[in-house]
Formats: sequence, C-alpha cells, structure tokens
Amino acid sequence: MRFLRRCGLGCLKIKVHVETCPHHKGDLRLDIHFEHRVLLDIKISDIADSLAKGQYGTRESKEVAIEGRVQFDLFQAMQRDYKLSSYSLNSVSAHFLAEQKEDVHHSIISDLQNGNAETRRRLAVYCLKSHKYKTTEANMMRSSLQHFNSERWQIWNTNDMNTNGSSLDGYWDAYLPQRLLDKLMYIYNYVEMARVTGVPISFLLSRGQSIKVLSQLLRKAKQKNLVIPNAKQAGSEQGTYEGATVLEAKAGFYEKPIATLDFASLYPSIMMAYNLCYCTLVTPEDVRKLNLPPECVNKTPSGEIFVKSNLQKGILPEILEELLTARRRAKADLKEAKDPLEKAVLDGRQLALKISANSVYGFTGATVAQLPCLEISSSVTSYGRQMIEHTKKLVEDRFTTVGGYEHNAEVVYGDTDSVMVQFGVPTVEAAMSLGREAAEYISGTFIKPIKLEFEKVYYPYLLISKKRYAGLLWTNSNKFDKMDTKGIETVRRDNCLLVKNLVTECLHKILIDQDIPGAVQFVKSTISDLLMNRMDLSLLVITKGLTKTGDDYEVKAAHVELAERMRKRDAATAPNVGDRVPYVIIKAAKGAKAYEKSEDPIYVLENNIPIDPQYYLENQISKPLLRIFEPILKNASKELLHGSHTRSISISTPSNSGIMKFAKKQLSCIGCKALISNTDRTVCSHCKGREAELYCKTVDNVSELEMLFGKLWTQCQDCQGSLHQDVLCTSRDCPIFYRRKKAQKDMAEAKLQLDRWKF
DNA sequence: AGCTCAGACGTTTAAACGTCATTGC
DNA sequence: CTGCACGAAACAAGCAATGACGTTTAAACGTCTGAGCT
Repeated sequence: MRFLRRCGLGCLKIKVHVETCPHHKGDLRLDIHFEHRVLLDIKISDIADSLAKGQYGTRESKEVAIEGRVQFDLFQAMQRDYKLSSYSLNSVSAHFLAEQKEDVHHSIISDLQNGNAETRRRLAVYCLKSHKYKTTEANMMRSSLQHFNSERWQIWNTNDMNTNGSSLDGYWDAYLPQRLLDKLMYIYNYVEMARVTGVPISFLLSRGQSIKVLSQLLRKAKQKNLVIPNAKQAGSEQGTYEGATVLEAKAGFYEKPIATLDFASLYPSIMMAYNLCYCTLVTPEDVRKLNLPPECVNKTPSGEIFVKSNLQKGILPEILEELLTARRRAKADLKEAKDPLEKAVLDGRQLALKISANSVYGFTGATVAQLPCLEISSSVTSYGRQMIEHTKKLVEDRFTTVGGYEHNAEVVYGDTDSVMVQFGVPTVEAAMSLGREAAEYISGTFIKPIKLEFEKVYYPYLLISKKRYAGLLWTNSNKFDKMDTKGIETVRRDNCLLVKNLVTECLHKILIDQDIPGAVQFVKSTISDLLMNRMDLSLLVITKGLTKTGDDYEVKAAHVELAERMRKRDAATAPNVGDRVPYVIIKAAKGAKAYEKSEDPIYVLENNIPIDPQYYLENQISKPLLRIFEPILKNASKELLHGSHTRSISISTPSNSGIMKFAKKQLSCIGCKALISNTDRTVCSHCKGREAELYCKTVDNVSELEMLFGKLWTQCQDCQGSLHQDVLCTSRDCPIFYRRKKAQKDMAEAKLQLDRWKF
C-alpha cells in the first residue's frame, strides 16, 4: 500500500480475487499480513460474487471488502479506460511498457504443482520471473497463491510480501501492474476524478457514470438546502427519445482543404444557455396558474417549457458551469506545463472534467437511472438538432460567390456538434482564415455560452460514409499534425491485424506520400503473400467480445460457436462472458458458414490445420480496401483483387481430413516437385545430375530454419526470465509465440526432407 | 406409341430483415 | 447455530450509424410427370 499512503489517503482497502476450488470452499482461509501483523483472515465463503453489467460489458468477478483498504483492480481500470484487443496482463504490458511476461495458462499450474520437485521449481520460476528463487515449500505456496490472485491482476503490495526479509523482489505479476499504475498515473488521475465528482475511488471502478452525476447533484442540492426525490418517476418506461442529427455524408476524396467547425461542449452549453434543469421545468398549467410572463420562460423545440435564469437558476447549469470553468483552468495549466509527466497528469484532469460535464446530459436521459427526466434530455437534443441545421444553412448561405467570396462553400458532412465545410479554396491557410471567420460569425447568432469554434482543417480528406472518414489533420498551416482516421478499420478491434495494417499502410501512402501506385503495389504484394500462405498467423487472428452467455445469443456467430466448442474441449481454457475471443478462419467444405470455420489459433497451430486465405481475401480484406480505393481509383476492384497476383496460390490440404485418409502419399522430386516412385526416394531422372546442388540447398534450408527457430526460442526464454528452462508460454497475444510455433513446424518439415537423402 | 407442354415440385439465388459488435459524438 | 425459502434492495449515462453475418422470404430456375395431341 506504499503508493496509496504516499497519496495521503486515509482509507485503505485491498481487493483480492481468488479462484476457489469447489472441494475446499469453506475451509480455505486467506490471511492478509501487513508489517508482521495479521490484519484479517477471510474464509473463502465470505467472498462475494459480483456481476458487473452496463456499458463496460458484463463481467463476473469475485470480491471481498476489507475495511481500511482502497481497492484498485487494474484489470477493471484497463477495461474501462482503454480499448484493446486483449486485456491479459501480458498484452497490456507489451502495449504500454514494451515488456512481456511469460503467459502460462492457469490450467497448467496445478499439474506443475502436483508434479515433482522439478516441475514445482519451474512453476516458481514462472511466478517470480526472477533468477533469485528458493525451492522451499513455503515459497511454492506463496507463488501459487500469487498466481491465483493475479488471474485478475490487482495491485498487491510487493512490500507486504517482502516483510519477512526475503529477497523476493520480483513478484512479476505484481510488479507489472504497479509499473502500469505508475506509468499511466492512475492514482493521480483517479484521485482527481474522485475529488471532482465527490465519490470514493472504488466507485470509479465498480460503478458507472451516473453515480458521479448524482453525487454532484446531491452536493449542490445540499448547499441550496434542497432535497432530491428518492422515488423513481413512475411510468418512465417509454424508452428512447430522438438523439442528434448526423448530416448526410457526401462521400468522396476531397483534394481541397476541409475546415471543421465544432461547438464547444455542445450539450452542456445548451443546458446552460437555456437554463435546463429539474427545478426549472414547468408545465403549461404552471405557467397559467403562476401567471408567468412569456418573457420569463423558454419553450424548447421539443415543446417543453423552462423558466429563465433570472427567475430561478437551475442546479444542473450551475454544476456544468463549475465543471467547465475548472476544465478551462486545467487546460490553461496544461498549456504551461513543460514536464511530460506533469502534462499527462493535467491532461487527465481536464479529460475527467470533460467527461463529467458530458455525462450530466446522459444522466437525465437514462430511464433506468435514479432520476430520469426525458424532458431535459430531449430538449437538449432538439436544440442540438436545430443548431447544426442552422449552422449548415448559415455557412452555405453566406459563403457564396454572390456574397463576394471566391467560391461557394459546401457542407460535406457533420455529426452532432460539427460541420465539415469545403470553402473551395486551395490552401490550408485560406481555409483556416475562412473557418475562423465563419466560426465567429455564426457564434454571434447564438446565446451565450454557446460557441462555435474553428478547430482544424482536413487536407486531403477521404469521406467514406457517416461516422467513417480519414484525413490529414492541420491545426497550423505549416505542417500537418497527424493522420486522423475515424470509424474505419484502422481503429476498430473486430478486424484481424492484417486488415488493420493493410488499411493503415494504404492510407499512409495515399494521404501522406500521395503515392497511389505505391499503395496499389503494396496491396498486391500483401494479397499475393496471403494467397501463397506466407502470412504470419498472428496477423490473421480476429477477436470479438463475448457479451453474453451462449444460450442468450439468437443467431450463430463465429466467436460464440467457437467459445462453445472450446468449452467442450476443455472448460478451463475456454473464454468466459466478458472475454474477447480470438479466432482464425480455417478451410472447410464449400458453402460452410463462417461460424463452422472458426477455430482457436493455438489449436490451429498445434494440429497443423490450414487456414482459408480465400476467406480472408473475400470477407476481410476486399471490402474495406474497396471502400478506400473506390473514390480514388477507377476499376479498383479489377485492379486490386483480380490481377495476376491472385493467380498463384498455395494449396494446402489438411493431412487429417476425411478424403486424405484414402489418398496414398507419394513422394515428389526435391528438385522439380514432379511425382516420383517411392523407390527413387529423392530426385527424378531429370534432376539426377543436380543431386549435390540440391542436397546443399536442403541443408542450407534446414540450418536457416534452425537458426530462426533458435532465435525465437531464445527470445521466449529471455521473456520468461530463464535460459535453462523449457518455454511453456502459450500466449495468444504474442506474435513471437505464433512465429516460434510456425518456425518449429517448418524446421521439422525441412528436417524430414533432409532425412530423405539418407539411404 | 411418341411427342409436346403446363404445372408440380425441388433446388439455387437474391433480397429483405434482424442480430451483434463496435464506433462517433 | 445452520440450512432453506422468500422477499427486498441495488444496479444500470444517451442515441446514431455502419457493416458483417445469419435467417427468412421471395423469385428464378431446372427437372419430372402426366394429360392431350398427332
């Protein structure tokens, strides 16, 4: 708890996740030590199952509350704050720390523990990830305990574990989370967030957004001596209301700068401008009874009536005002900050305030929450819809040739609080000045504090459809800031890496290098590699989240079916609800559904099952590519997907498939691949004279593959922290793992070829 | 008896629709 | 004190949009069969 104390927190809690064995439920006890004292012992049966549902997905976890400890489960924090393809400690560490740990599945742990001294020793090495280990039974116990705890990798104070003076400074499963915690400045940001919203830190992980808003509301209400009704409004089962407008996207490749005009914090500023709140909402009867003059009320586009702030200032606008002022202050501080660490902390602070401000609107529209008020939320969105249409009209009416400008402005797209305008001017600089002019002009037509800001220019700009676009982002006219992509495969997690890399690379070549032939060439060579089976398996792994249990799905989906099959194969290693399921598509009978062709990548590697390159070409690569190339290249489909590079394919047949049981294996010539009789063994009559050359080639091939495998093996040994042990790691997230397995297989095959020379 | 052709019936293809995962704002 | 049945309490930001894929429905197509004609 060293880091917690450092932060000056009075209340400390620890959260422990324990995998329980059904036979020992009840008599297994867990002691929590701290500075030589037993703080607490818990019966495992006291540990509660908790089921977290909501926007962060459904996930089961076990927890036990211990007074005096702050619980901070990094696993949960990670899932909330970052969108990753995998949340294993391994892959997260690789992502943020560029460091990995060996990934031994917990189902192997008991085998290692129950084996002999050597296997237990092996387990200890894994657990400690350190050369300094002792093979005493006590350490073993602690090692396995450590592992069980780390299955959901919470912070475990390394100091607590070390208080008996041992030199076990490398509890890796604890060390990595702590490194992550420091690197991502979780404590600092979460303390900040807790202060701003007025909730305990544990709420930030265990509960949702609405508790934060409620907490602020309660705080404010107390100041004003108001009470908040406890009862949920009856009959609020009407569900949804109309949301924001998304302007029609005029898809295409724009080679002129596109200026982006954004409303600053649209929904919060609407609520402030029109004084929308629970306590300012009045009915038409109220207006009549109280004899409210019309100049004291606002009627929203959705028909609701709110009194103006001179009569009664709303609580929500007040909260928002505070949040936004604080955010502005945080942003100003951020600008002054020089030190990268300080910068990151201040950025986290302003982000927290922004999120808080935005969820106030969401809180009023949540029909299942404590205090729904659809009058407010639908008023907010109706104002928003009106404003974006108004903005579009104003831009297109004012910036015209008739009005004295060089070109007619055109709004090509807009979503909720932004419009993308093509002013027609050729340079970024000119677009920027027009953008600034437009923002200022249009802001003047709205009530304070609603403000339209000019933020950035996209040039060039590739608009694919609503919520899908890419472009180079410019905030100053000298140099573009970065390539920005929204909604397309580069930012989505449900595609394989191959698609992601390919699309990213193509966009890079098209937008930055402006090298369209280069992009085409790259696509062609990638497709050729794929069809020739030269693709690394890790690039072909698709992951999708398992959001509910198998029975609750109404239609069959690849990842769901695979999870079911894996459960039947081995329930221990199968993915659970909330996990992301990695899979690859394998060859199967023609016309087979995708869910019949999905398979666990590790299973594929171990059983030498051929993947289906055609599927990847037709169902993964082709459509995303065409969407990008279509606006740029005519005949894109013909050029990219049906060229000569698609001709040569490598056909792999599964050795264990049904039909192959009836086929007789026949040798082929090592030189020219012609079929030869089994008596010849090595080469056909044509290649007879080249035997020496061919033999050398085979030997070279074997030694090359041996070197590659050796290199990968060493790398994995390095990662597990010992060069004297077998590599046990089976991480589905590690590209080295796939390459190592493949190299091993290739090497074995090459050796078989070599053996044929021995008569 | 042999041929033709409408209609029944089975199979393939296409379109419409719904579910699911994911992202944008 | 423990186990069981039962009821109460607690919990959950929003909507818009795309695209992949499975399922259902409709349409097109092909084959077969038996009535009717020559």
